[in-house]
Amino acid sequence: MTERYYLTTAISYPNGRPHMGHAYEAIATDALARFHRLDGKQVFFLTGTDEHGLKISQAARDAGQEPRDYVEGMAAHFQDMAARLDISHDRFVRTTEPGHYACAQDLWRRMEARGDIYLDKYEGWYSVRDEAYYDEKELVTGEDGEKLSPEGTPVVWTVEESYFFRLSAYQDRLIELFETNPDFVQPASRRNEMMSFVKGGLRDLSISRTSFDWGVPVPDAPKHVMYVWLDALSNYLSGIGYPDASYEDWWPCDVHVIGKDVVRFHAVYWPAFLLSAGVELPKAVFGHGFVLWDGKKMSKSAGNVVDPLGLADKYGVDQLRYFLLREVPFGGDGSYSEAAIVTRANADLANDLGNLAQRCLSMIAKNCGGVVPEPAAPTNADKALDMEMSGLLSTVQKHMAAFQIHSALEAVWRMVGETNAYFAAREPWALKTSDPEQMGSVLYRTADTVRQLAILAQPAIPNGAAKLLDLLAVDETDRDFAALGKKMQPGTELPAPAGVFPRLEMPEEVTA
RNA sequence: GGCGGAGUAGCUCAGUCGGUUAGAGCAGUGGAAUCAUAAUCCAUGUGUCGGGGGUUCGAAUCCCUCCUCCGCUACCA
Repeated sequence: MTERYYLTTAISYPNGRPHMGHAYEAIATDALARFHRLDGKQVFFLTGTDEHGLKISQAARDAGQEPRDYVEGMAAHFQDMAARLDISHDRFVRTTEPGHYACAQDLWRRMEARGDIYLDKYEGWYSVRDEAYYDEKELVTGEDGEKLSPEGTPVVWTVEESYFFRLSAYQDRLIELFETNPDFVQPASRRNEMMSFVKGGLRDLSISRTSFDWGVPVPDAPKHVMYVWLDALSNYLSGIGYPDASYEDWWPCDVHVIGKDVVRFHAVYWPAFLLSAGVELPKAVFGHGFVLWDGKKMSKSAGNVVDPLGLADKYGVDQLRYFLLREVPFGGDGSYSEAAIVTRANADLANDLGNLAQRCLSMIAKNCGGVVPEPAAPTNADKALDMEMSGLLSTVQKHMAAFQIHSALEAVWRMVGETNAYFAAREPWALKTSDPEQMGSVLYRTADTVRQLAILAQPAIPNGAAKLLDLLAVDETDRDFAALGKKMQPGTELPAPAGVFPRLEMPEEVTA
């Protein structure tokens, strides 16, 4: 049976348009999903939107809409983003789906049956105007010494009935989880943080609200809606059919790819919920970093909010994807700018890979009648090229298994460089007159190496890689990793060569 | 405050269970080549490896200390 691989992004909170953070997470997870498909696994890639909660109902109210109508429009923006960035998800789950309600409520009942849910009082500083609780240390003092919310609105000490989850009972099991399965939370720095957080002691968690009603109703307690995280996290199960037993086709999840800001919810609360509900735990949680615009956080006030789709339109989807995946070490923070995207895309895509394909293919077109030439007996240089190329897959697999997407791409592009060096050293343009047979052989070997490089580059640059494979007349069914060793057939007719990665213009210097 | 991480070439970073002349990419400089998207190839770095002290035959790599930056420190997602 084919090995299965289930991976997810976090679901997006659609109280605004998609931003670069959403795009980055989707692209990175997509690269992983595509990699595993090409590597022969059956993959299920889930993404979606988290459509409940106070902020959504507020945003809807501001927009003069009902929450349900509001999220309808907002979810469409996220689906559109996924489509335009070539995200290959298998399903887009929305927490407002009836099936999701059934899932979250089933989990709740199981946790309740375990004896982990009890009714108590939630106390805190509540702002009626904001419809939100604030922590003591978040409060500011007004002119008359009264306590105010960070928004400057009055707060009152409020006691609200709430259901609680016995998170405290799971402290030991979580520590054991982190110890016996050190890869559960990645990167390691995040695991250490979670370990120290859990070791610091866990308090029970309030998991229902009565202060707003835009959420999943608590079973048999109509005044209560579920705490947003219990609702949101259960998408990973509802997205694959839970509570229907078919969910076991994919569960347990291989990895939840998430932002570093939500690691705690995924690495502590989620496993605790699942342990309580008696559902298997996911295998890993990976917290990626943030991408910063020119090293700064984006904010509307600073006027530096960048629309990822605008960048994709301007520079190309592959270019944007490649830049983010190659330039940002996965798991760490990174920064981006238009100049950096252009520099990276030109150097690696246009100059190195694109031009390599072009110089080789145009020689074949002009000197070999547009037909794949015949390889001669390998020279030492040919053998060296083959040797390096044949070792590349395992290097890429090793990096991808460790979520080192940037390292995998670095390795592929090192080979692109080797191939350019090979081409230059063998000088097929000189062989044209001195030894036409050898010229054909060099062109054949270069073309076949480009074929393999394009196959390996597909997770990052699906469009450009596909175009390269088209130019090499590679059959649609011969584009996965299993086909890497399937050499090109001499005599195959090739289409007319065409540039795949255009050279990008450096943007005009904009003085801020 | 507590715990943890980081500070290496102009830029982005790799490298530390101590050991030959500290590396890569980009940028710069020189050369070659001219098949190709003015792309490619080759050569080229007098870097206080954050400051100071210590251990050692020997430290970017270990210990102490100081400076700077960052992350986590629970119920907004």
